[in-house]
Amino acid sequence: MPTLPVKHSLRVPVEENALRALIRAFGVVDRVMQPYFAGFGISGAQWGVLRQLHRAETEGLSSLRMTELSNRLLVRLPSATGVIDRLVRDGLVGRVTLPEDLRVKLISLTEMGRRRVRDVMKVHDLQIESMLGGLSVPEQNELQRLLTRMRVHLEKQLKGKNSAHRV
Amino acid sequence: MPTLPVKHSLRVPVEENALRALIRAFGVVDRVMQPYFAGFGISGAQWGVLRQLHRAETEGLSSLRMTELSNRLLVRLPSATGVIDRLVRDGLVGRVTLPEDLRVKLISLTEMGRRRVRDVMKVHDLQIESMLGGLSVPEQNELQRLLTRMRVHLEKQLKGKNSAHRV
DNA sequence: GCGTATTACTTAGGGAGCTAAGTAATTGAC
DNA sequence: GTCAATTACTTAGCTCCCTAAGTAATACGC
Repeated sequence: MPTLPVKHSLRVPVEENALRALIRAFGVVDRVMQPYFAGFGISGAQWGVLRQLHRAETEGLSSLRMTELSNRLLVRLPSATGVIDRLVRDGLVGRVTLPEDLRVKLISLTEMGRRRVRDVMKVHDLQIESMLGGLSVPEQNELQRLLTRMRVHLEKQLKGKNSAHRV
Repeated sequence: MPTLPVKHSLRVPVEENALRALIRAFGVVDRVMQPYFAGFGISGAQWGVLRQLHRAETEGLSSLRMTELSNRLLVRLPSATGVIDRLVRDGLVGRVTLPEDLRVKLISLTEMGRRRVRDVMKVHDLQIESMLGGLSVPEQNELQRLLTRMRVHLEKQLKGKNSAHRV
């Protein structure tokens, strides 16, 4: 049990809270994921793109436009442009202009990209299981529930701010 | 709103796990913290430095060396160098060479830096409370417990890998 | 004491995120 | 039909993270 900030005489530093725990946990997750993906010759962000494109294919879409991609990845358009640039350079995705609307770029997996997705997927579930291995399944579910609740709460705060700006 | 793919009947994607919940929650935390700190003219990473230096002062240390700082911040030395460069440029911290060992740089708060810390601290607890407001206090404690347990588990994995490399 | 190792830090270079400011292409108002 | 607004995306420029390769300064072995 996490002997909580029993604040007797000396005050415990304020920073010992769930927020800092979240930030620190993410840091370690990141440090584990990075070398894992590097083993496949990609980055975490690149995997995000490959996964979304693969998912789109299972939905019957052979490509996604930049805006759709950046929405699914939860990053801004310029960030998506950068990741796609590098994936195109590495030959894992293709980028072509939509003939009916020359402003639109369609991003799709190359055969090499599809192979890369398959390689990762072969071991991906195991990797995730191993990373979550410190928690029992009920604990994992509880963690997910709490994190989701927290995220929803924060998204509300974010929305409030944004709409205020846009008035 | 980007009306997300409501998938009922169809199988839940493997990616719906605690790990993804953690990554997404962090993303939103980051998006809330960044504008918050920007309101004080600093970044999250810069706040990390200022906080550590302030904390050192309360421990009786008027300065920290780069290695100590990068350890406390949980980032590598070159990352610390970059953050400190910008803090020095902005006049919030000072960087001087230790006369007894010319390899060592000592980082300390300037008066302006100390003022900035005070400004943030005035509202910081409230900000954190508000961000955690979606969860009850017992939930916050449970979240912190689960995250810490997960982090410790992952740190063990990380250690294993590293020592293997160094053999 | 001299040369090698180690230590402390910085520089170089790359990926990823952001905002703000372009650039085309398309839509739409009149 | 023409010109302004909007849309889709890219570029520029910033922070922050990383690893690998410097550069000094100090420590150590003999």
